[in-house]
Amino acid sequence: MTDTTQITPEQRELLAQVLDKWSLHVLDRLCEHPHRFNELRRTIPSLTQKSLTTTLRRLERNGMIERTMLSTRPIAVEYRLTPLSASLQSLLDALLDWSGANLPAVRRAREEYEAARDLEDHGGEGAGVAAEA
Amino acid sequence: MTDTTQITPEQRELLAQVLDKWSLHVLDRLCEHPHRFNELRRTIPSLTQKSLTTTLRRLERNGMIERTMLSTRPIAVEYRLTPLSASLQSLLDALLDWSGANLPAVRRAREEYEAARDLEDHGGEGAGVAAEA
DNA sequence: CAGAATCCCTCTGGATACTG
DNA sequence: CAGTATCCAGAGGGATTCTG
Repeated sequence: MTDTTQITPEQRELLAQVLDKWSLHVLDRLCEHPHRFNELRRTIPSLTQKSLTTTLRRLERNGMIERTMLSTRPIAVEYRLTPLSASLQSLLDALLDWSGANLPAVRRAREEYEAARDLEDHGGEGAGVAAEA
Repeated sequence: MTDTTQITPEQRELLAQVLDKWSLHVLDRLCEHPHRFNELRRTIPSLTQKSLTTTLRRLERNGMIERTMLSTRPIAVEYRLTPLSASLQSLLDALLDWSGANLPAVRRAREEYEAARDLEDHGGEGAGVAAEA
């Protein structure tokens, strides 16, 4: 049979972890330059400290970011991209571009969808104003 | 200041929905040719009927797939890509390629990570032999 | 065939408090 | 500063049953 692309569960898992809601955001920030923990927290509104920690750990585990502890007085920690994540950067940029460019189209699609659902729910049942032929 | 790319919550949401675990898989299948419901179900192991339904509805709502009901004897339903999702296809392919190509590197990174964690946990604390009893 | 509905349980994610 | 620990509500996902 030889399907062209057989996605393995491993690939699915990896992509899910790398492309997840916050991971994308974090990677996008780190593309610019290394960031510290609270720096990331501040630049990504509505990302809680807990979720940030989880996200960072997972990215680190997958070799997508590197964590460096500077043993200064109040401890400082820096997160930076790795070659692995750098190899993904252009893809991520493209994704962000795509999402930005197609948001209007998606918004329209959503309105149509809701409209269609409303018709089904209210429209069809009582023998009524069945509109266009 | 002038941040290069400011990700909006809306973009985050959209990408999260389109790039989610099963959505990716479904879109990848539909790239080849339109599929029927159970056809998708069969070709994607470990995807349950409920999750498939959810995924399909969400993709449809976002204008990424089109649902067509054929009023044949036992009802038939076909799902196909839309221009919107087609515009994303090359990106998705690239992502799958990337994940396939870099899985080995990621596996290595994970082993290193676990190894480092083991050292921290067992290695540093008790003076050497730290035998219980 | 293509789902909708139900039950049930896990796991995520927020809020809060504490620490080296 | 950079987290860990705890509690707790709520969404999500699996298994099962029912239907046009």
